[in-house]
Amino acid sequence: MSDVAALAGVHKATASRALNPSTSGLVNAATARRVRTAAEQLGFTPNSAARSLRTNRSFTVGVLLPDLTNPLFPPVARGIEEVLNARGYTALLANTDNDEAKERTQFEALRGRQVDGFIIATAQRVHPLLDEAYESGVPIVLVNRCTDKRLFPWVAGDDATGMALAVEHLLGLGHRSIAHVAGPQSMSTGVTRVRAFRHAVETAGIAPERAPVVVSESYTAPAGERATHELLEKHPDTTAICAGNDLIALGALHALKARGLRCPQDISLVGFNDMQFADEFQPPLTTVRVPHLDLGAEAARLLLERLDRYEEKGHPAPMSKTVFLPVRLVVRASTAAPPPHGA
Amino acid sequence: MSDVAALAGVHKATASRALNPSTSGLVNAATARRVRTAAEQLGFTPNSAARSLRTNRSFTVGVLLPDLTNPLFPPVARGIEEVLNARGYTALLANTDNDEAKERTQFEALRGRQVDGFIIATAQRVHPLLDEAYESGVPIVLVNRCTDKRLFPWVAGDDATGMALAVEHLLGLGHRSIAHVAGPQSMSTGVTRVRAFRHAVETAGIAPERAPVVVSESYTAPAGERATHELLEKHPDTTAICAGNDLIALGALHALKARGLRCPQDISLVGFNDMQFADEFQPPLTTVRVPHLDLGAEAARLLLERLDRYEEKGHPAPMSKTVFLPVRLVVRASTAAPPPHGA
DNA sequence: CTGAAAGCGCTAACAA
DNA sequence: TTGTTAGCGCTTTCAG
Repeated sequence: MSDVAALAGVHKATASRALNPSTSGLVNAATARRVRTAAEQLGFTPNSAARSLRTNRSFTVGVLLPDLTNPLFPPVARGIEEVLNARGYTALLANTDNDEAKERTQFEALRGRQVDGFIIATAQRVHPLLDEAYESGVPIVLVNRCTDKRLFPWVAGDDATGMALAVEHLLGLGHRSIAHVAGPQSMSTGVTRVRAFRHAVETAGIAPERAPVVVSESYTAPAGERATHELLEKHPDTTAICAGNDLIALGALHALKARGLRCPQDISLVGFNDMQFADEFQPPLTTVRVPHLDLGAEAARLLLERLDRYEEKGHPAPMSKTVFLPVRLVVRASTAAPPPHGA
Repeated sequence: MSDVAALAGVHKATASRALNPSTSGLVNAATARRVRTAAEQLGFTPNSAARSLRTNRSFTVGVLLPDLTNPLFPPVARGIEEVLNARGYTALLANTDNDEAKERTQFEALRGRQVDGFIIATAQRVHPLLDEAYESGVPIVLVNRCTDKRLFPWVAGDDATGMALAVEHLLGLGHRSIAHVAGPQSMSTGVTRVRAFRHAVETAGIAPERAPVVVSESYTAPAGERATHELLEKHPDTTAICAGNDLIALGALHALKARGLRCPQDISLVGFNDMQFADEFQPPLTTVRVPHLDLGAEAARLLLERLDRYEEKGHPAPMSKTVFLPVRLVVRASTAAPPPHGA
C-alpha cells in the first residue's frame, strides 16, 4: 500500500481512504482515481489480516451445519454464500455431524478466526452452547431449526402449512388411516411437524388412534426404515405415511419394499423438503418443497442486517425476528388412492 | 494476551511462547503451565488476524469447487476439511459454477484473504488462470481434474482402470455394441475416460464402429439425456452404455425411458463415481466407485506437505506428484445380458 | 481535502 | 529461560 501511495504521490493514509469505498468520498475525485490506477498497476490486494486487526471485523461469517454430505444443506450453504459474497463477506462452513463436542470445537475455532457472526443450522431445542453464545452477545441467526428459548432471529420453511398440505392431499385421495414417521423430537422441526400433523388430522375429524405417530431417531434413511417397520408392526392398517423428511421417506420406501408392500398401490408416502433426487426415487416422491436456497439467503440477509446495526450503534438489544418461507406440495408418484380394502 | 501475561506474572512474549505449541518448548514447564491456566481463566482466544499479520500465514486454504450442490463435491470437501482441521487449518470453499469469470473473482477474493494455498477441483485442460497462478508461485493442489500442462500436484481416481472395469463387466455380460456417452472434452476426466474406453474395447477386439463415442456438453443429467438421444439416433443397435459420470447416466436413464427402452433389459448402463443416491435410481445404477472423501483428504495432505516445505525452505521447486486412488466397480441393477436379438 | 502519527494483538530477533 | 523491542499493513483520529 505504501508503494501504491508513493506511485500516486500521496500519503498511504490517503491511499487507504481512496481505496476504501466507504471513505473514498472524503478524498478528491482526481486523487482517488490516481490512487486506484496506481493500485491496479501494482496489482495491489489489501491485506485483510491487517484490516481485521485494525477494524476488529473480519468480514467473515461462521456457518455451522450438521453435514454437508446431507443433500439438504448444500443449497442453504449456497444461498448463504451468495448473499454474503455480494456484500464482501465470506462464509466459513463447518460440519458438526450432530455431535455436541464437535460443534463446540468448531464454534470455538471459528470464534478464534474472528468471525463477525454465525449462521447456525444445528440448533437443538435445548442447546447449552447457544445459551452461552447468547450471553456472549455474538450475532447469530438460526436457520431451519430453532431452540425452545427464542433467543435468536430464525429463518425456516413454513412447516405447519407444509404438513397441513401433505395431510390434505392424502385426505383428498381418500386416506383415513394416515401415520406420521416423525423426525427426532429433540429438534424443533421434529415437534413442529408432529404438532401440525396432529392438528391436521384432528381438523379432518380423524380419530387420534387412526393417525399414529412414531419417532425416527434421526433424519436418516436407516432410522426412517426402522421407525417405519415399527409403525407397520403396530398399525398394519395404515394406508398413508407422512415422513418427517425425505431421508426418512427414503427409509420408509426401503421398509415397504422389505415388507412386500407397494408404494403407492398399498401405501402412499409423502416426504418433506423436496431434496435433490427425491424425484428419482422409486417411485418419485411426493413431497413438500422447502426453498432451501432462499432459507440460506434470507438467513444471511438477517445476519447482515444485524451486523450493520451492530456496527452503527454498538450492541443493540438483539431482536428475534422469525421468518417463515412459503412451501408447496409437489405431487409425484408416491401417493395414490388407498387400496379398496384398506380404507 | 497482555492480561494473560499479567495474571501469570510474565511478559506477554513469554505468554505467547507458552501458548504456541511450536515454541512452548522454549519456556519453563512450570511457567508454561501457569500461563495456560491464566489463559483458561480469562477465556483467552488468540487473535488470528494479528497472528496472520505478523507471521504472514493465515492457516487458511482456499478450495475452488464447481458447485457444492453437485453431489460429487460435498464428500471431497469433507475429506479436505477433515485433514485440514486436524492440522489447525480452515478450508474456505468457493463455488465457481464452471464459470471462468466467477472463478477468477473467487480466486482473487481468496487471495485477498491471504489463504496459504489452494485446492482446486475446477481445472480445465487449458486454464489461463492456473497458468498465471503457477507463475505467481502460490501452493496449489489439483483434485479430480487436471490441466494439460502438468504444473501442479494432482489427486484423482484411477479413471483408466475404472473405465476398463466397466467395459470388461459389459463384455462379460455378452455385450458387443457398447457406446460411451462421454463428459466434456475440455476436462481431463472427459478425455481420460474416452481414451480408456477406446483402449478397452479395442483390446477386446471390438471394431471402433461398434463402439461409438458421443460427447455430452456438460456433466449434467439434461446434457447426458440429449447426448444419449443423439447416440441412439445414430446407433440404434447399441446394447450397452458407459456414461461419463453418474449424472450423465441419470440423463441416459431419462432418455431411455423417453424412448420406451427398458434398462437393463434393452440397454445396460454403467455410471461413473458412485455418487450419493446412485443406488436409489430406477434402476439402481451399476457404477465405478471413486473414493471422493479420500480424494479430498489426500489432496489436503499433499497441500500441507507442500506448505510445510514452503515454510522451511522458502520456495522450493514445486514437484508435480500425481496420486491415483483405486476405484472399483459396484454392480447393481442397471446392467444385464444384452437382449437376444441385439447381440 | 490530505498528512502525520498512533496503534490494533501478536511474534521473532536480540539481549540479558 | 525470560524480557525488551520492533514491526507486520492497515485505518483512524487529529492537525493542518
